[in-house]
Amino acid sequence: MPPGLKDVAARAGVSIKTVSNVVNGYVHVAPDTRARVQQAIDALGYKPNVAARQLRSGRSGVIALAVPELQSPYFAELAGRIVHAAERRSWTVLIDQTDGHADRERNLVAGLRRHAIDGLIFSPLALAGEELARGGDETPMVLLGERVWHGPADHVAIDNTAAAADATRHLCASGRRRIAAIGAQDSPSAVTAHQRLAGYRAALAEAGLPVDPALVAEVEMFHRADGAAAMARLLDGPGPPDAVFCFNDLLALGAIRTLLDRGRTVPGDVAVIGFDDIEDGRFSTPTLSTIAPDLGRIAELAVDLLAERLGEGATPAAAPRELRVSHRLVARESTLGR
Amino acid sequence: MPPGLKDVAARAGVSIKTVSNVVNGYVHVAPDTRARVQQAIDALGYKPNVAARQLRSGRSGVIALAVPELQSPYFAELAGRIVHAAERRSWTVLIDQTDGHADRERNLVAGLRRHAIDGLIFSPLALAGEELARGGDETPMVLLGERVWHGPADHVAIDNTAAAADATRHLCASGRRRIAAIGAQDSPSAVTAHQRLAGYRAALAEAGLPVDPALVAEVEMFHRADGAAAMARLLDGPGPPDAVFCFNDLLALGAIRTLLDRGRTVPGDVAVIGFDDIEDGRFSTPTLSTIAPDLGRIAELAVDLLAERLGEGATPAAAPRELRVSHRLVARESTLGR
DNA sequence: CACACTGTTTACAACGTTGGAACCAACGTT
DNA sequence: AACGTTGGTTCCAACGTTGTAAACAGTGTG
Repeated sequence: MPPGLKDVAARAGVSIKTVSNVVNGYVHVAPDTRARVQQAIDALGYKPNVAARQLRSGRSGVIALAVPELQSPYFAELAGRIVHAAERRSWTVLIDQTDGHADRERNLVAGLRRHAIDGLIFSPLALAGEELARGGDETPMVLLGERVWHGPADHVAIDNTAAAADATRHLCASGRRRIAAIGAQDSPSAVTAHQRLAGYRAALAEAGLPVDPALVAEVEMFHRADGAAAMARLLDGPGPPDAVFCFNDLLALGAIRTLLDRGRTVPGDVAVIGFDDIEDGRFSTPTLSTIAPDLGRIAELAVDLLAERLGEGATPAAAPRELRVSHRLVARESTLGR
Repeated sequence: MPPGLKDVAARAGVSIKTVSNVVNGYVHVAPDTRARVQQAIDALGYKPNVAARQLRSGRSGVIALAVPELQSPYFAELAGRIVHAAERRSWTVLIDQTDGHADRERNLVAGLRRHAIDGLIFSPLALAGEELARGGDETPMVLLGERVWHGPADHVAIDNTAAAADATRHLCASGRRRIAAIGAQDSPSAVTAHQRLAGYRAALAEAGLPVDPALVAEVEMFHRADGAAAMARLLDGPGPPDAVFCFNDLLALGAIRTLLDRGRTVPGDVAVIGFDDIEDGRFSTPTLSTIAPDLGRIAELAVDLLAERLGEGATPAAAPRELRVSHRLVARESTLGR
């Protein structure tokens, strides 16, 4: 049985509340009392009971991060950054994997979590628009990634469409004419895919290139295997591409694998660019050109937004904020060659 | 203000305890009472307050997973699996990143966590041996990865030394004579590195090959960049290798990158094998031969062990168990070629 | 010397839940 | 008719903490 305030109080010969005051750094405690209490604390190895504290104060010091899957390097890196950012505020992060299942995401948004959390950082995959509106639950939420509808939650993201256009433009600039896209998705809730596709189309139009539907490959998920399969379909199709914009790096790595398997050179025969700037792309062969969102900034901002909503003089019902984070194009071997 | 048992009780016209009984599935509740209570619960959208529940019962339903870094695909995959395994027991997972810092790991072991958790799954990096002994804290802990000293904690791991020997043997079997190792580490607490090195040496001895110290490259960390740098040093050294056993896949991917950069072919000039079987290796060029630990099993066992310690009739002070998980060699292009 | 003030400490009541004992009714057994 | 048994329900007391209000001492002011 771990010691409580009571035990410390008994040992130091003071009241429970005085010990509580010392623990919480209350100012009006006589120096010698404080010392005596501190000594007792150290001697007993007292540690505050979080459950009781939370029950009393309503705060748990825990925020949840909900992502589709930790297995994807992008989300793993994101999670790592967020854990670090949260650490600076001495918050702990609870991880929820939705696996991209709509019902799981719905539960999350409805506040059907099993655990008491002070806030939620949520990167939705299956849900979009109105479905993200919150029910009774009013724990602060920060949305990551794309969102069209302006609901009652803060939101941090890069300009997806612009970034996709940048990537496509980069391919155009190297003189490619038949530029394919891998990563389109049919579902209306696949907002990310839609936006990146829109950027791709915009850039093509801008360069005076036709948008050939045969060059747009759909995928089920954003994994390497999907990229590999999609690339195979493109190569087998009529008039194969001389460049591909993949909607994320995993798709791109899969696509490159297929290209090399089939004896094509990258970027000689086909240039490839991805999206996310995961570490793999910096060491793959060839190294992968990509769009690098400012992940660190995204993590910081997300945590900051939560902090604001949770802060002392916070206006809990303040209008939701929309924060843009910068991105940059990183050109590597898969488009430039050696 | 969210509704509590009190509100539900009032609405259903029963006592608080009866509601509690319904919520907890207590058997002796009259069917119609149960129905009435359930109705009130649904109507009010009652959700139990975890803090209060934990305060009373001592259980939080949260387990912590402490890993060096989520950014490493191996740990990310592991984390994902553990989250899933925990889900089946309706536990939530709290993630702690130690960054491999010894003091952080010490805090963790000492139970200086800020949050109430029922158990801890810990994959230590900086700490080994006696340092992992627990202080006053008696929350159950399961250790992942290597451990030499038999302390008071359960432990799940593959046979590192045997696996390393398997990998090295695979290289020997293809007729390589100058087999290098990348991933050695000086620190006495780098148990994983020591064990894999031991396996490497054993396999060489078995094959009648000399152990050339010039072929053993040390690294700071197990990241791609370290692998790339180490490979460069090996190539610049006297008598470069014709095969490399890298102590994890990231090192291997970095090493391959350097080899290809320098115009060497893989596996033509140099065969490469890694360790972990991360997804990257299945799509890299060339695809990466590796040792595949049974990750899913590791995650399951770790969670099962915790569950046992937490279970009803558990013998909390039972002797720590040592569980071995199987591994297999996965030969791909980086050793076999096309 | 009464007074207000500052600084320091304490008593008490919550927070929402659950374990245990106690209670009540209905039933079957002597 | 008195008694135990069982199912169903309620009452009470915790769990460890903190906010509020109040008590207490000491100091300087009128």
